[in-house]
Amino acid sequence: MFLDISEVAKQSGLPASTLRYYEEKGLIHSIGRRGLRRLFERQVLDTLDAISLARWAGFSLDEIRDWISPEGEIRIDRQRLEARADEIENLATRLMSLAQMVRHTAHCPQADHFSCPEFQRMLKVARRRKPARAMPEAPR
Amino acid sequence: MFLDISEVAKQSGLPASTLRYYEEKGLIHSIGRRGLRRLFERQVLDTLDAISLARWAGFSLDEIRDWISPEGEIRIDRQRLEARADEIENLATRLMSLAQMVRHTAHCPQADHFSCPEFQRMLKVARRRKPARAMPEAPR
DNA sequence: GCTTGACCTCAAGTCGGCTTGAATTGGCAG
DNA sequence: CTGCCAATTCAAGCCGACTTGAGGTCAAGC
Repeated sequence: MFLDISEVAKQSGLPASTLRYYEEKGLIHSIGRRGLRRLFERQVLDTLDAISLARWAGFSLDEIRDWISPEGEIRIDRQRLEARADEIENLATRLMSLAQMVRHTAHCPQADHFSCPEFQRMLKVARRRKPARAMPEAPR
Repeated sequence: MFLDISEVAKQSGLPASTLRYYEEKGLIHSIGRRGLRRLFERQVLDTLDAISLARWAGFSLDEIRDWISPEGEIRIDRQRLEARADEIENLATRLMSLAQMVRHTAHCPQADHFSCPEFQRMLKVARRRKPARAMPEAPR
């Protein structure tokens, strides 16, 4: 009926330490204990999936917590979602041109990058742009 | 002729503490001192711009350092650049679809996200995707 | 009833990229 | 010569999301 932490770990793919951490942060809730051991409702797997999704979309654990009721229901603020969709799209667009620029730099025949006008334009753009937010799995 | 640190800070837009940190890490080099004060060649401003650009593109300071000769010249590994361009493009593509999905979730008429088949698909995708790498300025 | 070993707690550590703070130095104006 | 003030050094702190390690507990199997 209920799942213990190792079962949840196995099925969710998250290490037990992360599950404990999430519980401590108030993102998930165990329904009780068998001895020392936490017991979780099966529903927690859905919650965990939703958390992974939201993390993927770049939301912080603190933000996500606000969407989860004590009963484990998720009620996401739709306005925030839409705003975030805009942000992501925006970022994606800028990344596309960044990729173009990086690719150009890789192929540019000039021996010195600084003598390439394209590179100069990039420098201007990069000025005052700060890398900032954790973003999804960039393959390295 | 030479610039002291406050001048470099002003012209580059980076705080002096960052410049000292960059020097400590071997990304930039001061050409000498006037008393205690570091003196930089004007060229360092170019180097700093290039660093900002590379940071924007998601490279770490350690990676960037390897591209900078002790003389402050930048010789970027073109293969790595190209590889990185692929990665960025890849990420951008995935972010685009993520934005779509997030937007759908925002508008989805189902009261409960979990009963939306689209949302279910998303959950599957998000599984085992980890947010990982610091990425450029997502506007918050 | 005893051992086993998975789970527990709590504190501390990790990583990257900086920032902050206390105590010190030293060129320059008066 | 004195005092000012900005720049210096060095160690420590910060952020988020976890992980790690030491030492403790207890249900279950023999």
